Amino acid sequence: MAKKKKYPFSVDTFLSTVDGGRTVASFGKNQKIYSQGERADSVFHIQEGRVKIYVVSEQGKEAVVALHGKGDFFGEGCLTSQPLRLATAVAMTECVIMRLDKVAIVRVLHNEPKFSEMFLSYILARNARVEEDLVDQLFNSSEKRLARVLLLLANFGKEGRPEPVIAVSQETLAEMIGTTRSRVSTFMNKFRKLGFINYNGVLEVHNSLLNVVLHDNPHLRRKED
Amino acid sequence: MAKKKKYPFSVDTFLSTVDGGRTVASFGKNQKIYSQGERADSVFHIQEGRVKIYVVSEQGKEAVVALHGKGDFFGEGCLTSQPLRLATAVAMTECVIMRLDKVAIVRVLHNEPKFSEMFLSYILARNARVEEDLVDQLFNSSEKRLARVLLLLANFGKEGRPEPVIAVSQETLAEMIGTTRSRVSTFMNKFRKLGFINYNGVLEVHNSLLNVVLHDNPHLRRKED
DNA sequence: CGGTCTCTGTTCAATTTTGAACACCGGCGC
DNA sequence: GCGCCGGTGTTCAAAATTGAACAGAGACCG
Repeated sequence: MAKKKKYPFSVDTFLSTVDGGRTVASFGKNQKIYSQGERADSVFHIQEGRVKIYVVSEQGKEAVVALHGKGDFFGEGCLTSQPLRLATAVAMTECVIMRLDKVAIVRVLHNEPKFSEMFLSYILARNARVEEDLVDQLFNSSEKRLARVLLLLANFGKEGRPEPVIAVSQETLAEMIGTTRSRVSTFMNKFRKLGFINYNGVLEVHNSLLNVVLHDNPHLRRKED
Repeated sequence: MAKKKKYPFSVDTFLSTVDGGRTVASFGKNQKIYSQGERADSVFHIQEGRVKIYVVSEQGKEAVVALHGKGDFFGEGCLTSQPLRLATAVAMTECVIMRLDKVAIVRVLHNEPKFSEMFLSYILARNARVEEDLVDQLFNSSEKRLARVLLLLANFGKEGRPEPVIAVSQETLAEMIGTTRSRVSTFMNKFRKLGFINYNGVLEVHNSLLNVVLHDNPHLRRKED
């Protein structure tokens, strides 16, 4: 719902013609792309793979702010006057990622109104998504929040051909919705027993899981059956 | 920290020269500017006053997504392909607000690279702020979250001369941090007893309240003294 | 003045959530 | 085979949070 990616083709076109300040690199699974606190002087664009953005608190707790996939930008916080990374970006899978120097992308934004329009669209869509996450957090119980991220994961990259559901550990899920792993484990099992999801190794999310998110379905609140 | 408002003067300049699709109106306290579900075809810019943005859930709960002040934009969600308002905007004080038709602001964004650059900056800053809110929600207890919003309210509009701290009801505070009013009341009194805030009618927030937000100050966890 | 309204302070039982612990895989390297 | 490790299922007491209720304070109105 959030990410429209109306012009992925054109974005690639523009980016591939930028000369100077542009590099493309591969990252292995779990490899860090940048870390919280480092100097922030570049924006990244995912060509292939999945990236997790997370923040570590002073107490050592982690919170996952976002997952990104093909066609997404990240690290754009440096375009404001923010000099340091506020989060850590790590590759969840093998990734191919383009890195754009801040000065380079600022130049493109300046010289290519078409690109700058697309970029603004992209950022506005991202904004809407983060606001949704915030509202979800303010409104819903952890059970509903888990149901929601599972549905979102299932629809991840829905635009192209339906990619397989990403493998995400319960630990990460817990960090995404702000709860504990034991809690995630319990709910996952509940959802499975109720036939809303399925997993032996690969995760399948059925649309019936929507029942958990929508309305306060009373018969779901019955203790295990 | 989030809102830099580097170019408020220039933004006003640009906006005031837009011809067509631009109107300025006043709103009384508690008057709605737009409502969740209405068609979204305009962006607003605050000339004077304060505005609250909130969402109502299916269960009738409310969540405050943001408070905005002089110089802020809101309603910019319509610039993506989102056709309906996802939230309600209401004037918290007497307000003077400029309304820009979607087509008008799209035209300005298109024709005035300088403005479009500022607008992008603004949106990026807003983005950072919402992400901070989300992380805060994922990490912290309601006590810390309350401390944080109080500090943010105190620094609201810090850029110009220090405006008085906005009067915000405990109910609204509760909706901002996702908890109950009774909880807010309890914490407010605790903070007052500890000398972190002060209020007889007007709210004063001392910087010492930072002690609540930073570190898990053990001696604060002693039950009331 | 009495009535109504909004906002606040306070209490408390019921419920949700945490955090830590322990056991159980299944893969991997050696 | 064996030990190790990351991910999972499960339990439970302690702690945080909810939600509803009641009372008081002050503002406003007729």
